[in-house]
Amino acid sequence: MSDNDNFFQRVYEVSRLIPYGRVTSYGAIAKYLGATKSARMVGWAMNASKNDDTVPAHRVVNKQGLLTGKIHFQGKNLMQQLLESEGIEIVDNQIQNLEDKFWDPADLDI
DNA sequence: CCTGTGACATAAG
DNA sequence: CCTTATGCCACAG
Repeated sequence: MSDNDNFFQRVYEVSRLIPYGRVTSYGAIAKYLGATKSARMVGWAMNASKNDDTVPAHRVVNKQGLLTGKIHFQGKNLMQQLLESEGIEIVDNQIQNLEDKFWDPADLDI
């Protein structure tokens, strides 16, 4: 924990802003933070977010709408269940109608 | 300071 | 559709 954990905090803040029934991508968050090429850091932050219950990591997926991070959740398909409970359709670990469910930090006004 | 690693993204075969 | 490879950057040891 450094005083400069700003990056992680940023990721957490943005993640908390994700509306119910919506999802976003690591790249989108990274871009919003000004680190488009650091999408991996977002994933890393998410990994650390497991300590923060306030961060809905299940709403963060890769750009393909694929639940690549589900393997980090406890249950076999816990992430999918959480998303489905929010009205998001998932088939083969992939979000359906992604464009309809996708949310970008820049669309805060939506 | 150097190395390994990672829940990504993109390209190539 | 699959696997590999590269870039990218922050953090941990």
